[in-house]
Amino acid sequence: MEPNIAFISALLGDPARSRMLIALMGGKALTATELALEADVTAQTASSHLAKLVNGELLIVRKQGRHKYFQLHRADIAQLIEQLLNVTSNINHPATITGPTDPNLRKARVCYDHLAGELSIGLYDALVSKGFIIDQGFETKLTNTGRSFFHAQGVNFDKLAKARRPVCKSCLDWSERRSHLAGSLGHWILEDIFAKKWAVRDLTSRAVSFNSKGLNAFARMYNIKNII
Amino acid sequence: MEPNIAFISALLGDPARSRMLIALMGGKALTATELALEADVTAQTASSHLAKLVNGELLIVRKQGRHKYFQLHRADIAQLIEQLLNVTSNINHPATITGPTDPNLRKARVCYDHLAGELSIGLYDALVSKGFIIDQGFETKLTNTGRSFFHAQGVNFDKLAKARRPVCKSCLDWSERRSHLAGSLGHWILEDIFAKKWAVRDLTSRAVSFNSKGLNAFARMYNIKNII
DNA sequence: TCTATAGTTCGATATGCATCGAAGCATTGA
DNA sequence: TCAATGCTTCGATGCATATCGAACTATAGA
Repeated sequence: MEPNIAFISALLGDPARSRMLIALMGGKALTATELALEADVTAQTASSHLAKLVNGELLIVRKQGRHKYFQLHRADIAQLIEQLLNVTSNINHPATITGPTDPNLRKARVCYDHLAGELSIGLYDALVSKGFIIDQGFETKLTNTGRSFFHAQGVNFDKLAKARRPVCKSCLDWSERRSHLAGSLGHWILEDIFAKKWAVRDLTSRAVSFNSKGLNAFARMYNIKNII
Repeated sequence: MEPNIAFISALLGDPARSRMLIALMGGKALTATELALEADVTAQTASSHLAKLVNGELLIVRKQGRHKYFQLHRADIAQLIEQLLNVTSNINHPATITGPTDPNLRKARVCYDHLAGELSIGLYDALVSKGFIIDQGFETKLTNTGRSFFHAQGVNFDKLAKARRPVCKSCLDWSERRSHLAGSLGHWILEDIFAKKWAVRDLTSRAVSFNSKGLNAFARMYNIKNII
């Protein structure tokens, strides 16, 4: 019968953990290292705290490559923290600058074998609004119209299907903290960009540099708006 | 800067203290000895806890003779605890029934200083359907017709306006997961129910027990349907 | 392959704090 | 005045846990 509000409160009651949770109030997923910096503790300590928060179901975690992205578990957790902030009348959450500082990297870069950065978000949104893909939260699905579209662009789906990896996959973007397109289709799109010489890969960093003609052509092909 | 939410949460994070605070959710002021019994600790331990809670401004204390009466400091403290109960019931038994198991508590109980439970939900819906209040998600507003109605029932709005707390406020119900009416108007309604002897407050729990005449009169006054 | 980075586990340390016994105030009622 | 009750302070004890160094696994990128 005893609803253990004490247990939940104790989780919130540690300064390092509360700093992490407040940092996550922005809604963006943050990595363990970022949260360690935010809480001003070492990675080991942060790992221990994060394990407790996940175990206490205050956070959910998505593993992606060698990163772990943490987010508040549900909206009511955010509401609880909001209420706490309200009671303490402490309304300053210092916004953390996430991801790379290099503007070129923020704009477009390679993520393993597909496109990441602002342009990849624009691409993703455009594909969704055209009805080519469906965002289902943790999963992304290619629709029939999407399949037709990419087939017309020269994608050989039989060949893609042979590879073990999924054709269509969402990937949490490092700088934007939004889903972008991964999978073998994401790979095809990036290779297609290079093949058409719309962009070149930077030799020293992961940045992808579009030329002006290429950027326009890219935007036209996928009907991407708000290209700066 | 320093997240005071950790300080407040740590206060709530001790089992003995959280038991005391939940006991005070009934809205009644309790003495140190009563709270010690409630928390199942000795008088010395309770004294230490209560000093911390008063110092942290979660409680206020009134000395009366050789007794000390403790109460929740403000309504937002009660709301914080309600939200905590809400979150813990989401987490602990996601499959089972949420909130209190006691059917009397589910039916009607005191939430700090206003009515909670099934009947409060029925009241809220009735007020909305009559156009007396407007539910705006996070806010609840009293309409002009609502103001006229309650004025006719004897509510002194000039007096209510003097208090710092809002007249009309929504409060998320622990067992029902729906908004019910809080604020000074919610307080007036509960006091009105007691004044008209439609219900009595249980001495040991937060339950509010309506007698059959009172329940009918209550339903008639506010035009509440589906009273079981 | 190899190197750098992300994150975890383990062990040791230290600190905080809840708890209660005993003693001390404070107030009431006789 | 005295005894009874309500509450607090002090001191000792013991447990929980936050912290970090060092060593470990896993992944990315070259």
